[in-house]
Amino acid sequence: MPKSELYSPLPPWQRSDYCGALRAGDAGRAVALWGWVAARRDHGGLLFVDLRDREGIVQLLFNPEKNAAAHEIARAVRAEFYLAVKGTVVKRSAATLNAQLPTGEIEIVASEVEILNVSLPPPFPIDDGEAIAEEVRLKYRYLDLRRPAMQRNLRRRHLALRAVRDYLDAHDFVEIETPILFKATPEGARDYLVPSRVNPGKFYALPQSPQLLKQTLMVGGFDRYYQIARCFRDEDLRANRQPEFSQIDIEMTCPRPEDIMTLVEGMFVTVYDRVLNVKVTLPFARLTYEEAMERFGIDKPDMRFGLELRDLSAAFTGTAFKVFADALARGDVIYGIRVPPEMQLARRDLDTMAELLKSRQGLGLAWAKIAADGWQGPIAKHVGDGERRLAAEAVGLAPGHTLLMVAGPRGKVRPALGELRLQLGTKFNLRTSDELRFVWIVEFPLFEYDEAAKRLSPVNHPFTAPMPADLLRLDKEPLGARALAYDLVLNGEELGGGSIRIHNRELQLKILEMLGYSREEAIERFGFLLDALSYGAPPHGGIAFGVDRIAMMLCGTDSLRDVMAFPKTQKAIDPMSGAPSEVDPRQLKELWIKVVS
RNA sequence: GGGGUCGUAGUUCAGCCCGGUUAGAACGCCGGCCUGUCACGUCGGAAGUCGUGGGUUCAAAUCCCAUCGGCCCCGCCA
Repeated sequence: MPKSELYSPLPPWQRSDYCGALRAGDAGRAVALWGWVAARRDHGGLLFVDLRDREGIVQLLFNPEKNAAAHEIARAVRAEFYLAVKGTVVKRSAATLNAQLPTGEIEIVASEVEILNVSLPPPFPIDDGEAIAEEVRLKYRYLDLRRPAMQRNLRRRHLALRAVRDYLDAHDFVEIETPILFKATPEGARDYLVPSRVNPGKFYALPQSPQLLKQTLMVGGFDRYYQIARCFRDEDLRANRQPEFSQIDIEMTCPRPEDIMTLVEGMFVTVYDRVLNVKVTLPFARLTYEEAMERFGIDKPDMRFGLELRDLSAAFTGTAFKVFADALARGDVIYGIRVPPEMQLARRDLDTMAELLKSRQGLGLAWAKIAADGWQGPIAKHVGDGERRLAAEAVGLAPGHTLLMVAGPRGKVRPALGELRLQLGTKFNLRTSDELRFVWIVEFPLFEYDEAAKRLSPVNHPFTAPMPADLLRLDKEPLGARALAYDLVLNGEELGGGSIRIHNRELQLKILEMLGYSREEAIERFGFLLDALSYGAPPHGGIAFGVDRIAMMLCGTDSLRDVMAFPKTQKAIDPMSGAPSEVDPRQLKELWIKVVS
C-alpha cells in the first residue's frame, strides 16, 4: 500500500549497495537499498525483515523505540513487497551472528522505509527449498526467476556468453547478425513458417541454423565470423531440446580442422575459467568416429568411466552355442562388455536390460557370471572351454566379473551395447563425477544409408567437405567416404560440431545429386549458395555449439529449462503467456490464410 | 505417432492396492500475543469442483473407460 494513492513511478532515493553484497567491512556506513521482503519476523517490539535482491539477503532491524514511523510501515509489509530502505550497517553482537548468511555478520538498522509496491502472497516460496511443479514455476516464471538457483544459472549463462564474445573478439572474429526470416528448406528438421502478407501464399522459414548464411559471409569476405544465433526447429521436445535455442556459430576462411579445434579448445578454457574458475586441461582427447563406435558404441562417448566394448567374434569361432554360431555364419558379430566385481548385477537387472534391448534394438542379451569354477548363467552350458579361454583373454576375465554379450549385425550390436554401457554407468553412479572429459570425434562418415527413403543422406549436412583422401571413393563406395567433420563431446553430451565446407560449385552439385536432388532442384533450393561458390569462394569451415547445453553443463542441471529464462513445455506451450494462441480472423485474412482444422 | 509416469487446499505431500464418519498433515495465508530473531515462537482461524467427462455401485479421491495437462523416453531432431 503506497503512502499516497498517487503512487510514484520513481524510487524515493538511489541505491547505494546491493543487499547481498554487504559485509562486515561495511559496518558504520549509511546505505540505501531496494529489495523484496524474503521474510518478516515480528517480535511485537523488534521486527526483522530479510531483504533480498539479486546478490542475496540482508537482515533489516526495525526498533519501535528508536524509529516508530519506520517500524509501523514494516509491520504492514508482507512477503515479496518491494521496499526502499535507508539505514546504517551495524556489526552484530557475537550472540546474534548468523553463519548461514554471507551477510550474517552485519545487519541494517533501518531509519527510513518506503513500500514501492505490494505483492500478493507468492504461489510458492521464493527459495531453493522443496521442488515446485514445473508447470507452476513456468506460469509464474517471474517469481521463479527470483529464486537463487535461477539467478545463478542465468548469470552463469551470461558469463559464458561474455567469455565467448571476449575470446572470439580477441581472435579477430566479427559478430554479424543473419536474418530470422529466411528461406524454407524442406529437408532436415521441420521448419517454423511465417506467412508473407505482401507475397500472398508465400512463406518465410525461421532458420534452423545460419549455416548457409555464414558460408555466404565467407564468400563475402568477412574471413572470421561469429554469432550467438537463435535457431528454430519444429520437432518434438525433450529435456535437452527446445523449439528455439541459441547457438554459438563460428565460421572462418581457410582453416584446417586443427585450427578450428585449437581455437575452440582455447574458448572452452576461457569459459570454464571465467564462469567456474576451473582449469581445463589441453589438448582435448580425439577419437575417430570408428574408434568411438568400436570402443563405446556411440559417437558421443561419456569417457568418465570404462566398461568399453570388445569384439569377441574371433573367440567364438566354431562355438557350439547355436545363437552365436548362427550369427557368425550370417556374417554378424559378437561384442561384449566386462562388468567388474564391484558392480554386481542381480538376475532382475539382467532381465530388465535384456527386455529393453529386445524392445528397442530387437537384440538378445547373453550373459555369464564368471565364478572360480567356471561360467554361470543360462548360456554357460553351451559354451565350451576353448571359447571361454579365448573370451577370457580377449577381455581379461577373472572370477567375479560378469560378461554381457550381444550378437547381431555390427551396425546394431555396437550401439546396443553402447546403450547398455550407459545404463550401467547410470546404475552404478559412474556418470556423476564432475571431471571434464572433453573429446573430439573426427572422421565421421560423409553419408549414411536412409532405409526409409532408400537413398543416401548426409551424416552432418550436405555442405560438409569429404576428406581429400576419400574424394575418389565418392563414386564407387560413397558409404566409405569420410568427412572433414568434427564434434566436440563433453561427458557424453554433444556440445557442438562442425566441418570444413565444400567451396567448389561442381563438387557441391555432385554431393547434392548423390543425395537425390536433381540438378534443377538443387539449384532451386540452394542456388544462391551455388552461385556464391562460383565467385572465388575461399575454402572455409567452422563449427557451432549449443549455448543451452553448455549452460546446462556449467550449471550441473539435466534440464534445458533451468538455463533458459522463458522455456516452453513439452507441448511447446508457454504457460505464462499462453503462447501459441488463436489470432484475430482479420489477421489471418491479411495473411491469406484459412484455418481448416 | 507410440510407451511410461504423475495430477488431492496457494505449495509440497499422505489417503487410492483392500470403495463406507465431516478428505488429513506440513509450509504458506488471516487474526491475537511476543524486544535479538534469522525457516522466530506461540494461541486461534479460514482454506478443497480430489484435473475433466462418463460408467460400475446402495455408496467413488479410491474400481473401469475416455479425455486434458505436466514430466521422462522411443520415433523425430540434415
